[in-house]
Amino acid sequence: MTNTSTVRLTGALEPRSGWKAERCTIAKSLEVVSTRSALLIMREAFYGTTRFDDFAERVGISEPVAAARLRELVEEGLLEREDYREPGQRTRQQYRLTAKGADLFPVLVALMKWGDRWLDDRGGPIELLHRDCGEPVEVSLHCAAGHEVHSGEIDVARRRR
Amino acid sequence: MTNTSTVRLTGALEPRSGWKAERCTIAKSLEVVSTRSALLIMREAFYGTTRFDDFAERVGISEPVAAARLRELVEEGLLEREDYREPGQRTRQQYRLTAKGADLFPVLVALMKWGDRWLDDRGGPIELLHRDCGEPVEVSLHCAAGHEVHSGEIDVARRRR
DNA sequence: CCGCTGGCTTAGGGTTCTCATAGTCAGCAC
DNA sequence: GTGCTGACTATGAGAACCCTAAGCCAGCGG
Repeated sequence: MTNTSTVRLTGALEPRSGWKAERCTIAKSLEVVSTRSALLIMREAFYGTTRFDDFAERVGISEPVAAARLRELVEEGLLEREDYREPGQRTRQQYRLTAKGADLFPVLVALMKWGDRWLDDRGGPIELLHRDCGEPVEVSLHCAAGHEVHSGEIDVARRRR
Repeated sequence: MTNTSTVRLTGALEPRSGWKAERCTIAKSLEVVSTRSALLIMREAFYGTTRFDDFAERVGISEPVAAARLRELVEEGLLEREDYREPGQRTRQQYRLTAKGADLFPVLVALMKWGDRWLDDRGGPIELLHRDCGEPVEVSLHCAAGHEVHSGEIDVARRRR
């Protein structure tokens, strides 16, 4: 019996032994955000944190690590560093999400939902609610025709074009 | 002007400086799968890989690393190790996805989609298609009422109960 | 111009992750 | 009983990641 959780390889991708995942974009993404500190800094950015010290304290990492990770995330274009000045205050810096960084949100939600389900006995400490209707937010896979999809119902194909 | 990509903290979670993300399930998830090799092994498991040597070669990691990571993933319950015997063959082992491991699929798809969009000039090497209808598979956030949701439209609340 | 605060950087050291190379062990094949 | 294959384990070493503690610098406040 085959495992019903695996995807089905099609066309030139079958069998798996016949190709290498050279341009794999999962691997490329992990080059950018495979560290715990990077993803937790992104979490804080979504919570609205913008200042250096706050990132270090709220993520629970040391300042040298915060500095290194923030620098990398700015270099990679997930955050941007801006100067700003409130009236009567000196110039400060803040780190803000770029479109590229904001687009990582589904990854964090997927991680959170998985942790809520499998790693916390009470289903996780916080919940996400749609502001307009107050209903809980879920992460899901669906096809362009609108059907909900699970891993066992997926064909993998080399991209045409 | 505030950043429209951040979520809105509500109730006891506002302001952010007033609480610590102690039971954060993103952090807990990362304790399990924050290494590149762990997530790429999970990728291979979804591609149908089951054997030790294949994991090492297809992920592109050394055998000692494959051994360490597979052991951890089995300990954490994402994979299970089974003996099996084909007729006339000696007993072999295989690693298969558990329900807990299979449930991680949205995380991998979210990472892949993000990489497709931001890290590959051709939109990624492979695509996922819904077997029933042939349409591309997307990862999305939606509320229980069915609305599509973005990070700027989300309220975060402490879980009741 | 002294001190304080925010935003870092430097120095030194520990643990984890990774590699390459080599070795072990069980069980068929012959 | 020798060889081969699959599934590891052992060893040693480099890189990545993280820590604590301390220092630096700019620019207000007084």
